[in-house]
Amino acid sequence: MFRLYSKGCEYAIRAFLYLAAVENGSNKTAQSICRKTKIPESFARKVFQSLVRGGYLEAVPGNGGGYRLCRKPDKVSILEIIKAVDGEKTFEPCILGSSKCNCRKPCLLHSTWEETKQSLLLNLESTCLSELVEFYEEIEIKR
Amino acid sequence: MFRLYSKGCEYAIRAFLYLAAVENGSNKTAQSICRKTKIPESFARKVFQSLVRGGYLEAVPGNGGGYRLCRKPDKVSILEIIKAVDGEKTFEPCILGSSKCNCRKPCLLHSTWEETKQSLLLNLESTCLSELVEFYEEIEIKR
DNA sequence: TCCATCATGGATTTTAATGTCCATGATGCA
DNA sequence: TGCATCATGGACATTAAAATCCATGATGGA
Repeated sequence: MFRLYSKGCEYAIRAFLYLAAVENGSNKTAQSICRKTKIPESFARKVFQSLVRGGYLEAVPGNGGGYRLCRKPDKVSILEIIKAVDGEKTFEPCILGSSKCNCRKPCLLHSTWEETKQSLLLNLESTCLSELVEFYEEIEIKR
Repeated sequence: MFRLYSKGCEYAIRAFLYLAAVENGSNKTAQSICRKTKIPESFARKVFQSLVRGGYLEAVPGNGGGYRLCRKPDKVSILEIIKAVDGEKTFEPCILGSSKCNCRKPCLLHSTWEETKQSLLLNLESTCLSELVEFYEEIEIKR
């Protein structure tokens, strides 16, 4: 089945959209983020940790702490979040599953997929958090 | 991690590309298709069966039988194969995992993803087997 | 100091996808 | 008829992703 990104990544994007929407420089606790965006807390915490390591999220320790965005929402693209969670190379493997596929020895789908992929990545790269948030007054992420 | 389609679908496409390349109206046994395209036979057989049911592959029973394409390679798109194996709705679910997401109640990524998806599907739909095969003399699907 | 928070890592469970194996039956060619 | 093939479906094993739980430690505000 088709999947643009992992579940952990889906949760990260939801959390980021939430933080971007409420953000005024302040932080939110992991618990409140997870409740508001309806994501499983114990799983999401691990995702948040890796995002902190990647420099995409800032951890505020201590009482009244939590997480906040490191950069302004207009400087964070969807593609960045995906790569931060699923890895830099998530879109790189050969689409036909060949480990030997490359530009010099392409598989049958290689050039076709390369073109499609470029436009896909371009779209994801040119969409930042602030763009998404400004269309809606209220966060609309519900199961 | 990103995945355009399932493993079963990957194998189906590899098998179709092989059949399109050797095709002159003749059929190939399941065994020879799997060996040539380096796909696991016991798993692929089940995929072939569902493709027969879907009308994408013709089963030739009896001794010297096997499978052959139902339609000419220039009439079969990559998108069709994907949908035949992974289901018609494989690209439909909300990208943010919301079951309530639709055009009237969109999630935050809805319209952005809708656009990106349309161009993705268009590319997959406009690419047929014959296009891919004619670029290569020899089938190049190796692990 | 107390407590709520984040940080870290290990263990475990659940679920879905993937892959293997086997038994039964039908078909069509030599 | 004998055999190689496909058709079907069930049982099962393996693997990866997703989810849960727990224990320990550090931080900073009240």
